[in-house]
Amino acid sequence: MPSNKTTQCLAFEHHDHQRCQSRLLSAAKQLCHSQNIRLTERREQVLQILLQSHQPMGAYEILGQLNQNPDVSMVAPPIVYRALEFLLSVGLVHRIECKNAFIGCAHPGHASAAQFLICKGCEKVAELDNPTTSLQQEASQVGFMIDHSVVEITGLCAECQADG
Amino acid sequence: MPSNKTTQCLAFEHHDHQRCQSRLLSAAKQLCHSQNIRLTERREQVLQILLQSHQPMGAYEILGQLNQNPDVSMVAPPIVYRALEFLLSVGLVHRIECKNAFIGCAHPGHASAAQFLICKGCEKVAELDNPTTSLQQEASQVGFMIDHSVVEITGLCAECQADG
DNA sequence: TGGCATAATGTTATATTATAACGTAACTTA
DNA sequence: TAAGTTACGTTATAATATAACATTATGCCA
Ligand SMILES: [Zn+2]
Ligand SMILES: [Zn+2]
Ligand SMILES: [Zn+2]
Ligand SMILES: [Zn+2]
Repeated sequence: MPSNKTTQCLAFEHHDHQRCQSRLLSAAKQLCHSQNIRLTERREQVLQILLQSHQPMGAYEILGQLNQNPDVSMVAPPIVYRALEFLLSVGLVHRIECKNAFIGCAHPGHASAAQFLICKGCEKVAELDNPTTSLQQEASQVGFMIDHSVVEITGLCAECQADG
Repeated sequence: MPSNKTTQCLAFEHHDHQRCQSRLLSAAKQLCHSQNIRLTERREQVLQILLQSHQPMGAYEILGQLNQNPDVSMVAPPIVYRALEFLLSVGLVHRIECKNAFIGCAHPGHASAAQFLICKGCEKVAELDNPTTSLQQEASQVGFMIDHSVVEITGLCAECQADG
């Protein structure tokens, strides 16, 4: 199934992930530079770890990867959580609430509320960036002022359905 | 703003919550009876605690309330988590992922995927039970088979906006 | 350039949320 | 009542997250 503007479900499709990864890293650098905010080495390390795959990672999993390098001294949880806090605030990373995990943003710079499809089979997560208009309508109908929205759909991607 | 079939935002409106509470408890009892599943004393205790308000509660907060009664011996976390597991499985309680908290279902028996409006001001949560058709369409367009959906909208309810 | 303010990182300890593992009691049904 | 099953109780520990404070790096201005 080819990717298109409507669906943007690249995560579940076979693709050149090296390219995917480096494109997102470049975009991140550019975004930070243009906004004059600092993508420090630590922050970039954490982002790179998250961009390795389309599977979300827990904070301690990221911590583990940081500490895999025996040359440098071990770091503690706050290091990771602070880098994540920054990346979340800039919109380079999203939190997957139903998994207490984090994933690199697939559409950096797109301000619209993200929605996620989470496959229980391959554990990959696809990020959609459609405006959630029907929800916004619903909310405004009752006078509710939206600040942030979490939309996480769990199920099976096409490939995992085929695999049984 | 009056409640209506479209919006069902009772939680943010002034209402007779005593009535609200007892109605939901009755519904729960009836639902369990009709499905021949056991709403034991513990499970009912936990449900009643959750039905006290429209604010979600953490598991340890529930635990605290259970242990407030000095007549009976203290209980430990698994007691609460197991009661919650049951209530979640039956659909009498929902989990608010973005708060790691739990809330009594406002529409017991309605099978459709719930959506929540979460006010940052009063911390109340309103449950909508509209079918999330646009999301389902989106998902099916990319061949994704939905199992469970989490829709949690954070913001300010009408009253909290008015309060400044 | 040196000194100051701020931002980022590092470190230690601890809070909060959740589950594993195993034993006991209660209910069900034959 | 015996056997099987479900629910409850208890202890210990895992997994996730943050508070508090010390240190280092960066940016800015005199
Ligand atoms: Zn990729
Ligand atoms: Zn899959
Ligand atoms: Zn009520
Ligand atoms: Zn409110």
